Amino acid sequence: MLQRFRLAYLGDAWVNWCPALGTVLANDEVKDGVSERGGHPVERKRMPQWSLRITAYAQRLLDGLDGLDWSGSIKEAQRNWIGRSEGASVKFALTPALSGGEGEMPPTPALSGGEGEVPLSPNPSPGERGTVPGYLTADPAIAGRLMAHANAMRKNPTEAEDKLWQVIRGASVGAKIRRQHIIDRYIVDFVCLPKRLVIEVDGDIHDLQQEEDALRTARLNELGFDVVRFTNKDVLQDTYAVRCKIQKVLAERRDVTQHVDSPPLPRRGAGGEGELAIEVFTTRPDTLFGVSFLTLAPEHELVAALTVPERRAEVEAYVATAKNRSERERQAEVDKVSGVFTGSYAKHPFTGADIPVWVGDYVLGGYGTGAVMAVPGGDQRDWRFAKHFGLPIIAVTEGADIEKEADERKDATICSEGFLKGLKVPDAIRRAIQELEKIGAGQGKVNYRLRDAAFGRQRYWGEPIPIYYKDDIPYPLPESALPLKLPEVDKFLPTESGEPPLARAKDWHYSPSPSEKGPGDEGHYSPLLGRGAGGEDYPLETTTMPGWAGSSWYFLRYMDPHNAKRFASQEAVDYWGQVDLYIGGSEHATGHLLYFRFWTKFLFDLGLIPFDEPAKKLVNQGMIQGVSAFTNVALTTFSYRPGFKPHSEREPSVFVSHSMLEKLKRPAVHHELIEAYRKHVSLDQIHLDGLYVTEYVTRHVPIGLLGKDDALDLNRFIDWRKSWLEYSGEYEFINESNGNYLCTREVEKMSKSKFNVVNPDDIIEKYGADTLRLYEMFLGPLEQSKPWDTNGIEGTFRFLKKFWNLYQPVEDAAAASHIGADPFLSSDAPTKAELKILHATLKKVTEDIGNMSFNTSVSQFMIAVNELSALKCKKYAILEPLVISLAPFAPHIAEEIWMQLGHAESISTAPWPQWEAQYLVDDSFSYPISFNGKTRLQLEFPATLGKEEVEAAVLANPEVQARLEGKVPKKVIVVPKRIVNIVV
RNA sequence: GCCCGGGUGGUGAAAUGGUAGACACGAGGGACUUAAAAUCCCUUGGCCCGCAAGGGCUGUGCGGGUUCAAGUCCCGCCCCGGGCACCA
Repeated sequence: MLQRFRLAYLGDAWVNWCPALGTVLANDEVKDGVSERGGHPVERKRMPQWSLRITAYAQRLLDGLDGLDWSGSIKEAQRNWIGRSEGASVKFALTPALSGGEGEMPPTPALSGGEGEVPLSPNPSPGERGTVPGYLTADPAIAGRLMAHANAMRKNPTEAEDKLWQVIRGASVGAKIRRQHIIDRYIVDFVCLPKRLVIEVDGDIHDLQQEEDALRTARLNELGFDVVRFTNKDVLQDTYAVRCKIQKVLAERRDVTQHVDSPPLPRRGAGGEGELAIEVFTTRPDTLFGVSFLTLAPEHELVAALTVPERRAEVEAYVATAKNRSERERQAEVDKVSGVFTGSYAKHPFTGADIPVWVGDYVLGGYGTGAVMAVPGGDQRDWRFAKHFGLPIIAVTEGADIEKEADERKDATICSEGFLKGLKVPDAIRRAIQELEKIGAGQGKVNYRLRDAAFGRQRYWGEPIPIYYKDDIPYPLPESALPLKLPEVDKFLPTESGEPPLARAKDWHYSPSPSEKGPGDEGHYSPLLGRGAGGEDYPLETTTMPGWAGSSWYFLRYMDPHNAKRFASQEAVDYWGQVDLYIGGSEHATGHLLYFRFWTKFLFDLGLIPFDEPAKKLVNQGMIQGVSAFTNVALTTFSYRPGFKPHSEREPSVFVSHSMLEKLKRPAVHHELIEAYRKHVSLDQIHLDGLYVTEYVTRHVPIGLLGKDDALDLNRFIDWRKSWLEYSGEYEFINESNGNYLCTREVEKMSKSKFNVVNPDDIIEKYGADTLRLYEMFLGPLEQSKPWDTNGIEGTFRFLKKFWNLYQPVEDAAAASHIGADPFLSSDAPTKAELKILHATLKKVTEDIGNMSFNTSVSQFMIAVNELSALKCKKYAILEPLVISLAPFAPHIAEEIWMQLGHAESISTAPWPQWEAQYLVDDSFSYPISFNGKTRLQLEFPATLGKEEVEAAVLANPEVQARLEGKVPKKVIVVPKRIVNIVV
């Protein structure tokens, strides 16, 4: 299904490969260039990977955000991640190398019209240029005419052409395919230029012109192309099989652009232009006349082809270093400019000037086209590169000081020579795109940072991917062979040769029965029954799906979990619809929560669900963090002592207590250190005056090993060190003056790997689950992260006890009239004050639940309980609704009380009590009286008093008069039932 | 560098532009108790005056502004947390 919609494909992807673990790691499993677990080195490696084309949904994922009631930070993170930028793609035609000698700088390109070797009008026609940029394999003589024709054909493909195009477009078959491409004087249906393969889909008409076709094939062969032909029928019947054949043929062919010395395409036409072009993406096509060089990413496919022989060694060395450098190194050296000239030049699409082509690692292979047009006058990175290598810097905007820095203002006026001169940036961008499109050298383009999502994992625990391989070509299992279940394996580990764990399974094969040959046919899969009767037996995919495969749609499955026919019935998805409220951590902002939306959109497109966003509202709960503890192991100058042989001498691990850390780092005689060493190393080996700590290695310690006052329990620590870390070298502790060893503490994410997990079981054991639940709510706003700290838990525990006591007998209340089964509550009519407390609480709690402000609800309950206790209220009419409102906060105790009140049904079925405004009105209001905004006294007035009456009453008050000292107030502001402010 | 959040007592925090610190923890004092636990009462932002009742000043990261009135709104900074980042 996914493949039919071109949503899943087997392509090459850069992965974090960890040779020691034999697995591919996710980005967040790699820390500082080594695996998070075990600290093994990780390298970037290109591997065939199943990928999902989430990029096809980039725009919709972006647009969809506007209609979602999700937290701003998540939306923003997703916008950043998708990274939409608008601009243009521009093609720079390649010219044959104009290389000078080794190390020589390229000549300054002449960029202003008139000075160049070829005087050009600002908008040359293809005829005038003598070539057609971008369609470089065409015979220029008739290129113009053919191009119009090719465009028309592209817009109006035959059914077969269109079907095939949909499954081979882009680089989905392993290399870039173009359609209706002009080669020489022919328009071929499809071509893969780097692999020199032409793909033709012949309609019925071809039967009548076989002679013509033979000529055409011969000419293409002469130019270095091979031709594969399919008929309309082939394609229409089984597009997928055709695609697989193409993929296979391509896989066997050499990529001519990968080798400098492979025969170049035969060049035709005047001007000697090359057949290829460098395509760049730019958000600033308005700066086109400021281009002074192009920069390719080191991994760009044309680097090798463009390198002139004299520079080959230099370029290859540079590319090799750049590739081997880890991400981390590359980021650490952001300030360092590096690059190398290829020796080749490209043609400026408008001026025709020669633009030198460089390689630089400031250009990223994975973004855009992996190549940039460098405008040092308008882009700071280009500027630094140009400065560093002495390349020309052309001012592109008025008022720019290009000696100092690039001018990146987007409200400037263009000043570089050419038709954009004098235009404001936004206008110039539009104009530049228009002109590029006119000459076919580019077009407006939207680029996304979002990459396709790797969908294979070298793990056991994941859904197996229902794909089998026949002659190394992947085919989907027929639906009858589904579901595919995980096989049994002896160990959940990669094989010795580094294959994923599923490769350990015996009979991990697909065996169709004899009548079931070929993809798409019905067949049944029986890995455990052995081969099918046909004796054929195809290996199954061994990678498994990532966690987000399941997490993207389980909410749908939950709607109808036992449905054997579909993920969920139409009725179920129609009934349940979107998730109303999703509460989740912000750490999933750009992973799960994006895939989750993507998956939903795809299912919507298939017409399987009636909504294209999974969750209407999303709130991030804050993370409860842990307070980690670390030991600090000293690395001292001892280790660096001349002649010291590590391991041959027993250097102890010296654990240094927290407050001693700084002291021991100063070069001085540290008796503590010397003592620690003396026991293990003979003294004369230590240079007494030079023993100090050069740095500390920090290691997490289970917080359970900390005792009172955070002192580390040394015996348990040593045991733990032996059993858990399997390490039992010599050790010494340098303690505080009171003999305690103190750890360094730090707030971090709570995580098993950090040994800072607090188990709620202990809390529940001591206080009960309701207390824990209530305390977590009471801690503060839901969205806020904070370290787990049980200091305040007594407060919620006391509250629950008081709440419980409300429903228990008081000694002198035995005579009260009773109601229901509860022996302690009275049926007396509640007082005004009691009703006010109840309804104020119901109001606050009802509103707070809507706002998810649970901490303030808990406060309100505490106030209610305090006040009702003070009133000794035992009235059923008050306490019954109150316990219902507490039920969502403390369900166990509420249920218990509910039963005690004589109810048979659960409290969760009781209707939510409604608050009534009538009980909340006050008869009087105590006005704060302020002078010039400063509150001085309180005066109580009936609530019915109007503005003027309050003002008169306030001014008549003797205390107010005394404060006025006879002065007449300038102004008196009365806000009814709020405040009175007297301006003097 | 860019984009989001934040910054209020010893602590967690509350506050439609309208009495800053509700509620709770902790701390101090007291009651009950042989004692402990539990429970209850009082005090608790800082500084100052007063024997006291009480009163004054000051105070929500810093500096300005708007307003009768600013933790809250506006402008400019500083700091902390998170996200993105040689993204063309």
